[in-house]
Amino acid sequence: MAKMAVRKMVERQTGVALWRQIADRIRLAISNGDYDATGMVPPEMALAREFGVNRHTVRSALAALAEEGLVRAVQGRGTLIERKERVTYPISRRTRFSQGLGRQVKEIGSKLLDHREVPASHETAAPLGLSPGAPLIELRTVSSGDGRPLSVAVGYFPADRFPKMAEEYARLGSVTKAFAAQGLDDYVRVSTEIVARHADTDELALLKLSPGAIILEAQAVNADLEGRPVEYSRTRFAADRMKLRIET
Amino acid sequence: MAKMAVRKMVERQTGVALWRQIADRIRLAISNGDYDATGMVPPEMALAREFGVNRHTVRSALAALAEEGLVRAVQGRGTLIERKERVTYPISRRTRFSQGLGRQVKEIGSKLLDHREVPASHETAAPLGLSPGAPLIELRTVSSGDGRPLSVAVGYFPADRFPKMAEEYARLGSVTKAFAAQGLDDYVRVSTEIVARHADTDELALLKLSPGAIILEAQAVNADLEGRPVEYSRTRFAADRMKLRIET
DNA sequence: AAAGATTTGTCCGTATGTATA
DNA sequence: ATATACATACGGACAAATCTT
Repeated sequence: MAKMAVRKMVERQTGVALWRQIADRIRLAISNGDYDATGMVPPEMALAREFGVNRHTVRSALAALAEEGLVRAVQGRGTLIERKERVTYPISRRTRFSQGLGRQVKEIGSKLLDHREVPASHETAAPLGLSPGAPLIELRTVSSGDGRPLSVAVGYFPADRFPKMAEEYARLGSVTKAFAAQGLDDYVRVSTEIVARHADTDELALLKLSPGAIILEAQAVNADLEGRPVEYSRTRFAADRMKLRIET
Repeated sequence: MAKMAVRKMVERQTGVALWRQIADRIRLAISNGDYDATGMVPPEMALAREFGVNRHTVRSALAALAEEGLVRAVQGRGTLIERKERVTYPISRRTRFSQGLGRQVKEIGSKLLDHREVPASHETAAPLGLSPGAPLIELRTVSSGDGRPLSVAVGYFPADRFPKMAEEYARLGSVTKAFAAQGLDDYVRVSTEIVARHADTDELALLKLSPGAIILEAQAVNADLEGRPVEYSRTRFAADRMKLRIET
């Protein structure tokens, strides 16, 4: 495979440092499996030629990726790839968080960050079919796969119908089980909206991301089988660790 | 409204210049409608306080947004918001590109960048259910709404079944119509995968984005009513102009 | 086993960009 | 517009670890 350097695939004076642009490109190449043949990143000099930059600039990029735990440099050998998987998260009419990831990661962690009762805002009332001011239970959770944080989510539930949502979630560690404990045996996804944007500082901290990282946000409404909304949630995924699959 | 800055909402020494981080935040706030009350961005000094930076840094950020055509600074008055909409792109079993956007933009432009016949790679053969090496027609297109580029797409079609794909698309300006002209009256979306990542230089140029911008990429397979794949496409949306809605 | 080639690690210095005051 | 501090990027030289011949 003759690797013809197309060259100059990074741009200067744009407010984004070259080393960060290059780190992003290498991270993408790793997750695409471009380096699977050797299990290693190409030598620093080769990358420097490919991107048309100095070797030191490539080193800065690789240092950032090493900091993320994505690669590990070994003197005299090269830079080994430590991790490359992108977890696929399925979205269907019967989307269940834990279930979809079950086969891809050995251990799923769900932690309840906090919870409180809040009045519905315009933003939260509309998708739930309630009037602004109606009592909601707000749950903030962070989920991880094999120890790596994958998503932070905030969920809103009608407080009059599911008064024990927080307690049951804390006890059972699953929205589906918490619903079941309160008499709701089944529910379906009625709508999902997806946007992508830069992470803010909260998200950087919770998901252990490096600045400039991208968030894939899914805003979802779940309803019972009669069509009454039971949950409005905003789940923020670390974009470089996840892929969403839509099953229609 | 008193949006008290709890702390610094931008971070230093991360490879992303402060002015660019701030530009990204303001762009997000605009598209969220945070400034709809006044139709203007807050004064430079207020923004400087909010982000904990010097006023000159905010000015650099606003200059970048003005360059994008998103805002316009008027001496003595403030910085006016010129544009703020995020177009919603619906994804369902019957996804049709032009149709979904029809109500949101007045004028849809679709331009065929180039086309060629290529042998299927491993990447393109698998979703189409073909063997690597099978002849495919590759179409690269860019689409815009009201003059603003929204997406670039590359589509792969089995060349033996749709030999005139490029000509018909060029003539009709729509994949659906090009299919119909070749005897395929109906097709459905069978799978969609979504990832988010940074734009590369090609995408920056084609979509008229500024470096560091985010791409929402949808990898889709369409099939005829017998389930035989007829198209594999990768559509790259400018993330700050689009929202994807999944209808299940 | 020894020598040479390859690859990462570290040090020097210089110029430019970013951010504050 | 000026001055200052630090981050970014480049260029070269050499050391240290590993692999190949």
